[in-house]
Amino acid sequence: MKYEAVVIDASYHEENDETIINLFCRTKEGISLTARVHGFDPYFYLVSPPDKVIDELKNDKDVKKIEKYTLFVRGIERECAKVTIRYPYKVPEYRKNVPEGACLAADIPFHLRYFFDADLSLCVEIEGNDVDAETKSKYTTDIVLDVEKISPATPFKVPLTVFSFDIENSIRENRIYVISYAIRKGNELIKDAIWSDTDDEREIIERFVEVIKKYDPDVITGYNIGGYDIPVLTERAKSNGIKTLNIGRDMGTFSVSQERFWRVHGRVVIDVWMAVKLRLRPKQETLNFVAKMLLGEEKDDVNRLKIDEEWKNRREDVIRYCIKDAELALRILEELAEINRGMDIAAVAHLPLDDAINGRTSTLIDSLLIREADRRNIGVPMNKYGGSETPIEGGYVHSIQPGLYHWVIVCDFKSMYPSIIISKNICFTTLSEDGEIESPTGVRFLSKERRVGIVPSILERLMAQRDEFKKKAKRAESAEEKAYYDGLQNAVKILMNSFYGVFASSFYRFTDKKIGGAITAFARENIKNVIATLENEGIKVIYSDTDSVFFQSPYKNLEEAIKFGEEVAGRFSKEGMSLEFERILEPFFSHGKKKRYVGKAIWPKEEIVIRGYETRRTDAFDWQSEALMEVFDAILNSKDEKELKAKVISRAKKLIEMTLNGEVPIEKLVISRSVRDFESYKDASRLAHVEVAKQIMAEGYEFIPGMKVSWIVVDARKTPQKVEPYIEGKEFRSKPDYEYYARRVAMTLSRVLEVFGYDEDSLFTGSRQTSLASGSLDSFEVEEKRDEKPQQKKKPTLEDFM
DNA sequence: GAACACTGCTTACCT
DNA sequence: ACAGGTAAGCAGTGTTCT
Repeated sequence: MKYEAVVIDASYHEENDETIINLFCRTKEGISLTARVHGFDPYFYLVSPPDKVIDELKNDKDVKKIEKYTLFVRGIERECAKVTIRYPYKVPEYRKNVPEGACLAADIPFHLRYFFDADLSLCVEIEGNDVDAETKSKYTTDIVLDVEKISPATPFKVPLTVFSFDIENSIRENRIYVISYAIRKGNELIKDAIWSDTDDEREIIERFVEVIKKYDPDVITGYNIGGYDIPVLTERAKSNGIKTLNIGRDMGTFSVSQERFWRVHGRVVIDVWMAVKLRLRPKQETLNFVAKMLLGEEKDDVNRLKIDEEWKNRREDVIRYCIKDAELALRILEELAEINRGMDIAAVAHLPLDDAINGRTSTLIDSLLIREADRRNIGVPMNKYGGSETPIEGGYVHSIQPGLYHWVIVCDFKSMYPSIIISKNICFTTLSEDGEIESPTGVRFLSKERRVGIVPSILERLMAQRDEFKKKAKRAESAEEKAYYDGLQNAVKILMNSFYGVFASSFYRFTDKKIGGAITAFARENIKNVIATLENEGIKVIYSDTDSVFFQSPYKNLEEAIKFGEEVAGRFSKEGMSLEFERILEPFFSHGKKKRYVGKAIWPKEEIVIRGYETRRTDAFDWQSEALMEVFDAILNSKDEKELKAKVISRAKKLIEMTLNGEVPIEKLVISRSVRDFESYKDASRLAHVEVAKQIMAEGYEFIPGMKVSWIVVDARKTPQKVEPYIEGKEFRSKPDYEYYARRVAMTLSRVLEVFGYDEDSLFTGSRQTSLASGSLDSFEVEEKRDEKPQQKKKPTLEDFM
C-alpha cells in the first residue's frame, strides 16, 4: 500500500537494541498513520582525529562504523572521520570529550538528522508493511507501518484533527472538576465535557486519555494550556497514581522542553495564547478579551474565583462555561490560521509540522543549510552557546525633521539583506582574506567565479521559488488555490528574511560576526548612497530606516508623482537589488523622532499609515490613543493652517479638560504591559506592572510569566506610583488619578502639536522650520532641530494647556 | 525644597 | 536562544534654582 501523508511530528525510541524513527502522519485520505523507519544510525564527524582516538573508537562497542571523509572546515579541506554509533542518546557523551571545533554535526536532533539525510519534507510518499498486532497496540494511529520506501512528495493540504481542551479545577485543593473539549475533525465540530458525579478525579483523567485515543488528534490546543492546563493535568495524574498520561501517539506523556514548551510524540501542542500574542498583539490577552475582539463573543458568566461554590451550586453552568472556553480557543486558533501558516513554513523549510510550528528559527535555516552542506562536503559545525560578544552595527536610520510634508514618495529595497547576501556572495564558505569582494568593514569574500557560497545559492533558489509561487497565485483559478500559493510565497519570504538574523546571532553554528557585520555594512552603504544621490539632485530626503527612503516628490500631482516614484525606483534597482516604489503619502507628518510617523497614503491605495506612535502601542491607554488619533485626523485632513488650528487646538484642550474632570469611561484608562518572570528583574519591587501581577496572583487569578497585566493609576504623586489591577468583569471601585491621565494625554498631544507654531510659512510647507516665539498658542512652540543632536527642551506641563 | 538634568531599567515598537 | 536601532515612561540620584 502506498500513502501520501503529511508528517505531523517525528520521534525515535529504542526497541530490541535498535533505534526506530517514528514518523507520525496524517494521510491525504484523513487516516492517521505511524511510519516506522528501521536501520538509521546516529553519527557525527571528527576533524583531523589523532590515530590514538581512532583506535580507541575502533575498540568501542557502541561505535558501529568509522569512515574517512574530506570535509571543508573553516576555509580549507580537512581529513575527517565519520563516526557512526549505536544510540542517539550517547552522542553527547562523545562530543563532550572532544576539543572545541574538532567535532562536527553532533548536535542535530536525531529525527531531523534522519529527515535531512532522507531528504524528506512535510509531505511524503510512504510504502511499507503493516506491523504485527503487538507492535500496533503501542500506537494510537489507525495504521502502523514498517517503512519499505519513503520519498518527498509534492506539497498538498490535509485537514487535521484539532483538539482543544480546558480544565476547571478546585482552587482550594487543586482537584479537577471538569475537562471540556472541542474537536475540529473535517467540517465537524464535536463538543463535550468529562466530569464525574462522584467527583472521581482519576476517572475523569482516564476518560480524558480515552477521548484523546479515540479521536487521535494531530494538534492539541487550548488557551494557556502551556502555563496552566497541561501542568495541572500532569500534576493531577501523578497525584492519582497514574504512571503515564498516555496522550502521545506512542502512548507517551507530555514532556517539557525549555520552560513552557510542551511536547508530546505524534501531536503538535499549540498554546492559543502564544499564537494570539504573536499574531494579534492585543492590548489585553485574556481569553474573553481576545474572543470578543476576534469573534465578537464572550465567555459564559461563571466566577472562577469561587469555582468551588459554583461547582456545588451551578454545575451545569460550569460545564457549559468550560466547553465554551475550549471552543473559543479552537475558533481563535482557526481565525488566526496558525496551523495553515505552520504547514506553509514546514512545506518550504522541509520539516515536520511540529518542528516548523514549535521549533526555533535556527531549525528552519538548519534544515536547508545542513542538507546543502552535506551535498557539498562542507563540515557542519555545532552551535556555540554562552559567550556574549559585542553586537554588530545594524541598519541606518536617517533623522527626521519635525513637520508636515507633502507628496512624500516611499521606496524600499525588496528583501534587502537576502539580496546583499546573493549579490556580494556573502557566506561562511566564501569568507576569505584574499577575496575580491570587500565590504565597508574590510571583510572580504571570494567572487562567485572562484566559489559560489552555499547561503547565496540557497537564497537564490528561494527567491526563484517565491517568484514561482507568486506566479501560480496570480494564475490561480479559485480563491482557495490563490490563498494556497499565497501562503507558500509568504512562507518563503519569512524564511529568506530569517537568514540574516541567525547569521548575526552569536550562537548559530554557521555564524561569524564578520558575516552579519558585512551584510549590514553593505546595506548602510547602499541606502546612504541612495540618500546622497537624491539630495545631490535637489530632492529632499525626509526619512529613511534600514531599507526604505522617504523623499519629496517635485511634482504635486498624482500622475507625475507616480511617474517620478517609478523612475527613482527603477534607477536604483541594480545588481540584484530591487528598489520598489511602495506608496505616496499626502500629507506626511512626524514630530521629529525616528520610527514615529503618520501619513495618508493616496497611492497605490488609500489608507492611513501610522508607525510607532501611541496609537500603535499596546501599553498606551485607549483614551490617549483616541485623543492622538483625533489630532492626526485633523493634521491629515485640514485644508490649511487656519482650519487645523480651529479644529485641533480647542479640541485638544477640551480632551485634556475632560480627562481632568474625570469625564472618561474607566475602561479607556486601562494600562497594560507584559510581566516577565519575577526573578529576571534587577529590582522588581518598584515596578507598577510587576506589583500588579503579584496582586492579581494573590487574589487568586491566573498569572503566567510573559502575560500582560492591566491596571489603573490611582495616585501618581506617590513614588512609586500607586496602581490598582483592572480585572474584566470586576467593578473598579477606586478613583483614577485623573490629573496623571490628563498629564499623559497632554504630553502625547503636545509632542505632536508643538510642531505647529505661529509662523505661517513653516506650516504646511514641509520645509525646515525656524524657531518660533511662543504666542497665543500656549506652549505649542516649535524648536529648530539640528541633525543628530536635538536640544533639550522644556517639558510641556499640564498647565500649558489650561 | 521644588524643579530639573541625567542615568538605568524596562517595554514595545520599526525594519 | 534570529538581529540592532529607537522612543518613551518611571525610579533614583545628584545638581541647580528659589
